[in-house]
Amino acid sequence: MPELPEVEVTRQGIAPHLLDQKVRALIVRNDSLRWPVPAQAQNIVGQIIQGVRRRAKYLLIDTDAGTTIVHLGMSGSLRILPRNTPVEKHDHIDLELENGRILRFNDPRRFGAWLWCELPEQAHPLLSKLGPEPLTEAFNAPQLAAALKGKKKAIKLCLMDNAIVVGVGNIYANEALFAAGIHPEAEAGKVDLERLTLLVAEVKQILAQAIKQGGTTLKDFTNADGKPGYFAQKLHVYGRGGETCTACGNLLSEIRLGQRTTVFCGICQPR
DNA sequence: AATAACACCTGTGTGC
DNA sequence: TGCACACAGGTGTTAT
Repeated sequence: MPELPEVEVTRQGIAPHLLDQKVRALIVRNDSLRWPVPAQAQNIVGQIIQGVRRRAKYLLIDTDAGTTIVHLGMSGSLRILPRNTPVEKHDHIDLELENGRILRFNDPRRFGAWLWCELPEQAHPLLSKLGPEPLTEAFNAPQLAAALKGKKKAIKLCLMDNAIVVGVGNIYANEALFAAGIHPEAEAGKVDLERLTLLVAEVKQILAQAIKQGGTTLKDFTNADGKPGYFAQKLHVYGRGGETCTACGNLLSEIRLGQRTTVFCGICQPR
């Protein structure tokens, strides 16, 4: 389940292999993803890759003709491999480069996407309504407070809302709220600025740490073991419902919030 | 307008 | 051992 750190580590891993390379071919052997891979995706063929960027959990592969938008969904992965590497189950797409390498997209659960965009990306419907990047100055406590003003939803649901801040999935939402001492069901508009300041800092710290760990673990994407997976980050609450709180020893509570498992400490995260 | 629920999908783990 | 089934989760879409 790629969260933002995995997407960023993937970007860092593949970018050096793609930049300034000419695309020889795009082989779509299974176009069944979240949306069918559009025919226009072939427009990348013959182009030089000018950039490999990330916006939220979308990877953007830039050329002069347009941008390929890739989303890893729940189970997608990208690998740099030699062109003759045998195809395995759930290998959907190969982007063939002139240097004999391929960028191979594998996605068992098919929640991922491979799209083509010739518009300025701000105009693309998938990217136009996204909130600030969590690791930039644009994500800060006053901005967050303004975005949450009057919201009656649970703070955790807002933290996972891409219109408010991008890239915070279920795992890191649980962890950041624990670290900031905020009850996940707290009414978003009523969390005070002091707590939001802490929350912003924790989100940044947790994501940055995960990227750093992933970056060191997965630096070589041409390696057969280069597949991004879970980061060996210490999780304080996620997956630990019913176990003891690492801070106070209280038993951690587990509830469902927005169809997602939510774990918190009733003592450290008071209402 | 804001919020909640649903749908998509397959590998994995659990209980019978 | 085999089977049925719940669960995981991002996010666009539909319903309330």
